[in-house]
Amino acid sequence: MPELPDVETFKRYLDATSLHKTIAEVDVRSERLVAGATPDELASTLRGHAFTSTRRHGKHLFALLDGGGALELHFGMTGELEAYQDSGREPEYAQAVFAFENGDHLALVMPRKLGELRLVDDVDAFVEEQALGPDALDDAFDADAFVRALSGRRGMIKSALMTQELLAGLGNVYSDEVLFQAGVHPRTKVADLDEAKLGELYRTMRRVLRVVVDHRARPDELPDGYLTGRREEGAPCPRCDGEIRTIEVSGRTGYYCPDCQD
DNA sequence: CCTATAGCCTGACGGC
DNA sequence: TGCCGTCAGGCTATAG
Repeated sequence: MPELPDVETFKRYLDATSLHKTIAEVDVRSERLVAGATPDELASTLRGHAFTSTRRHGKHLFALLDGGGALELHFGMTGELEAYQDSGREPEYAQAVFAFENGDHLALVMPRKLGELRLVDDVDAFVEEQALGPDALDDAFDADAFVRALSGRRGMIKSALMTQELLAGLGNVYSDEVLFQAGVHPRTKVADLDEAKLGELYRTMRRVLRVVVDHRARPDELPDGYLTGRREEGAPCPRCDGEIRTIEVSGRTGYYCPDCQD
């Protein structure tokens, strides 16, 4: 789930539920979730402080702290946020719980422990260290920058779109959606797409990401004609009479319509 | 430079 | 019902 539109939704959720509340305690249930520190160190650093604002870069969310620095959250394949008040209402699979002094809680819910929490001094430095490409929805990431990011690539377009070092934010699901909306086959070689086609792909990508964010990344609520809610072998194509098929690309199972995408 | 593979971790689902 | 294999929306390391 957690690709750019999902993480953007989490960001807005955190903004709406958990800013400017003093952190009383942080309970991390899995040591492996915390990068670069122990759960105790994480807790003692956060205790007594508050999240003041958030940033997002690709699939990474940053909760900025009063006094500087930030908590980086990465959601792996299954992570999400859930706020609640009564501690008896803690959701199942909560791997980290932030308890605020006012009695509110924010849980990082993650059935599979493939995410990450990390204290960072500086968000921009983190993005650089991780060698993340520009955020796919960043204002400064224009069509020229998109073409530049993909130029020289010898592999398949779906692989390139999912490579976070080139551009940050797309994963398996939304790379499929973008390619479906653009009518481009997932295994198309990047080198076979001319600049005009790449420009078209860029505009499609931006539109898809904005639309999905506007719908809070809920597959069932996306407009007619979207593939994301129909990720099932043999499902009817939302745009033609054909059927959705799966295809293996870079070790991931992609969904596409053989009739609409070539 | 790029792809394939395995591994991390654990729940859901289908088949027998 | 129970057991087992397979798969799952991320990412990394390794080998070719």
